[in-house]
Amino acid sequence: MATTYSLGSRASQRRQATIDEIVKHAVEIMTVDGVGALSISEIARRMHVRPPSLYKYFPSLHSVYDELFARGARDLLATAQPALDTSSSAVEGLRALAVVIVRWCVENPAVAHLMYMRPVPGFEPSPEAFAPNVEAMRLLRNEIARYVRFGHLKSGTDVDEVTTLFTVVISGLISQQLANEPAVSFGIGRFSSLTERAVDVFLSSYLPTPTETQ
Amino acid sequence: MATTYSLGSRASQRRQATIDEIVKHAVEIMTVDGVGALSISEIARRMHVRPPSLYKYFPSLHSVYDELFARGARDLLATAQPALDTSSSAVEGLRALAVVIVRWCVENPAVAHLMYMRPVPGFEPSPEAFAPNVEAMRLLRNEIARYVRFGHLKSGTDVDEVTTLFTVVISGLISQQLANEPAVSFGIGRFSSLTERAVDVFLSSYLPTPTETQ
DNA sequence: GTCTATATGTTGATAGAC
DNA sequence: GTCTATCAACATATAGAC
Repeated sequence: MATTYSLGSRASQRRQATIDEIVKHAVEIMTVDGVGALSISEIARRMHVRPPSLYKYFPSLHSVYDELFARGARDLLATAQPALDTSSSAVEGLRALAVVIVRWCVENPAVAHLMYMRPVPGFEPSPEAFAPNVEAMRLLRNEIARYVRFGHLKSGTDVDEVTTLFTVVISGLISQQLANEPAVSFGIGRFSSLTERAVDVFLSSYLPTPTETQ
Repeated sequence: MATTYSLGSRASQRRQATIDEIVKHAVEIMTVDGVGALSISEIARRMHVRPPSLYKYFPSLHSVYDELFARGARDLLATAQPALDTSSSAVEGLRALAVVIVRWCVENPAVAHLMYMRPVPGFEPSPEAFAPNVEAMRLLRNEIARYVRFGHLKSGTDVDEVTTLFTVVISGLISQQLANEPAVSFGIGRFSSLTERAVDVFLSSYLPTPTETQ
C-alpha cells in the first residue's frame, strides 16, 4: 500500500526535497563522469545514505533517468516558449529560438545528452516524459507555418521540410559543441557561437526575394 | 616478452583472424544493445571462449573501443576520399561528400555513435585512432578553399566558417537520424534522405550571384 | 593460446528489523 | 523512511597450469 500525503504536508514537502536532492546529485554525476556513469549506488554514496533507501523514492535506476528526462523536457519547453511569442520576422524569431535551445543544451549538457543522444542501453523515456518534446515540435511547426502564411518565408515553402531542417541545424550545433568542446560556454564555443549565423545561412534560401510581392 | 611474428606467417594470419572476429562481435553487440553494452565477457560468450583468452589480443576493454574507433575512422576516410577528387562544382562535390558520409554513418550506427557522440564514460580515442579524422577535416577544408579559389563559391567566403557549418549540417543529419530512426536505411530515413537538399539549402547563400564575374 | 581459478570490484534490487 | 544484511549478477583483470 502506497503512502499518500495531503498536498503541502510536512511529510510530502520533505519527500519532495529528498527527490530534488537525488536529481541534483544525478545530474552532477552525469555531468562530470558521463551519462552512462549514473548509478543508484553513487547517488546514495554522495547523499551519505545506503542504496536501498533510494528505492523508497524511485523504483529503479531507469525511473531516475526518466525523471531527469521529464524535467529536462519540461524545462527546455518552458525556456523556449517565450522566444516563440515575441518574434517579429522569421529570421529574428528563429534566431532567438535557436539561441535559446542551443544555449540551454550547452548549459545542461548531461540532460541534453540523455534527451537527444539516447546513450543508455535499454532506456526509453516514458510517453509522459517525452510529451513536452512533442509539444515543442508542434509549436515549432506552427510558428514556421505562420511565417509562411504571413509572407516572412517564401510562399510555397514546404513547412515540414523547413521544420525538419531547422531541427537538423540545431541538433548539429548541439552535438558538435558537446562532442568537441563539452565544457565551453555558449558564448565562446566554436560551434554554439555560430548559432545565429547558422540560422541566417539556413534561412536565406527560404526568404522571399525582394521583388516578390506578398 | 611479447611474441612477434614474421609478416604473413601462419600464426600471425590466424591471430589477425581472431582479432577480426573479436571486432565483428563487438560491432554486433554495440549495434543491437547500444555502445555502452559492450563487454569483454559478452564478446567471449559469443565466441564460445572464456574472457581471459581475449586479453591475449586486447589488453583492456578500452583498447577494443579504440580499435573500433581506429577502424571506423580509417574506413570512413577511405570511403569519403574518392568523393573529393572527382567533384566538379561546389554543390555537386559537397553533395556527394555529404551523401557518402551520412550514408556511412547510417550504415555503421554503432561505430558512428562511438566516434561522434562519445558515449563511453572515460574512453578517449588514442591520437593514432583519431588521426584519420584530423586528416579528413584537413581535406575538407582544402576542398572548400579550392572551391572559393576557383570561383565556385562567392569570393570573400570565410573558408573556416563554411567548413564548420558543413560539419554542423552533416552531424545534425546523422544525430537526428540515429536518435530518431536508428534502424532505418539511408534512402528512406526521414533525415538522411534530406541530405542533398540540406546541402543545397546550406550552400545557396555562399554561391556566387549570376551577375558576379569571377 | 586456451583454459581454470580467483581476486576484486561493481551493480540493481529485495527482505525485514527498527 | 532508514537501516543491515543479503542476493544474484555482472564486470575487469591476473596468475598460472596445460
